[in-house]
Amino acid sequence: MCGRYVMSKATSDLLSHFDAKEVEGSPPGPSWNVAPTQNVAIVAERLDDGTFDRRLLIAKWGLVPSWAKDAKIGSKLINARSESILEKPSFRSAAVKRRAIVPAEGYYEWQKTEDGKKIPNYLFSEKEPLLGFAGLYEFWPDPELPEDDPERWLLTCTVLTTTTQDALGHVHDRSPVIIPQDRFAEWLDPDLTDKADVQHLLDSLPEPTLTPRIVSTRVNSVRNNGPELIEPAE
DNA sequence: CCAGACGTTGTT
DNA sequence: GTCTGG
DNA sequence: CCAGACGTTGTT
DNA sequence: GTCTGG
Repeated sequence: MCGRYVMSKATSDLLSHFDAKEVEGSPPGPSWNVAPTQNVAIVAERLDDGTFDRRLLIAKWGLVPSWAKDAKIGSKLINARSESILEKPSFRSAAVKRRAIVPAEGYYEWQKTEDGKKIPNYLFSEKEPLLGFAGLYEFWPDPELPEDDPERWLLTCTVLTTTTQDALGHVHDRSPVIIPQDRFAEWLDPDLTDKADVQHLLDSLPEPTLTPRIVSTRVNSVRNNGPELIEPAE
């Protein structure tokens, strides 16, 4: 799955790599330990003056459906199964109207051993310095706040998952969906609103080639951060 | 009709 | 055991 | 995802 | 919001 990742690049690097025009909001600082409920940068096509602009948005990780009574549900919706997003009430509207790319350099996965221990692995691409996770985003109106309060709308997001390819199956059986750079436009295309087309696009994505590296258990605590977290364990 | 759910992961 | 916080 | 809390009353 | 269960 994907419950912790690395995103240490500068905003300018993200803008150029994802071909985005502008930033909306305040990007979080560099982190080698991005955790659910934190603010993260995402890339999406947003309507502005009748035309679409590709922008960097800042969203809280953990999707809150627009109809939710309580934002707490977001902490359970940090991932969405790509096989079923077109059917699930929590994700289907975002799946056809609010797809996004979540920039990441790599992610962590905890491998369970026979004796019940959890070994953190860092998974990354040796060829690509930046990955794009397939994501969805949603706006939630906080009913506690007045209609004209600019704080009223909470922007949240989730990362799609799929079955893991055999080569990495020993680490974990689910992993994030990764969009290759040459298919960013297709995934973000606002005109792609047909359920079947979205599902077919997901089904057509290639398996990424990632390298697993066992790292220190320091990554377990979200209070720890820094480039040392992705170094090979002793 | 209204009430209640709406999710993923891993583990049992 | 289960929920919340990060 | 993992870590850490998990409670009330009254007083400072 | 929208679907399922009763």
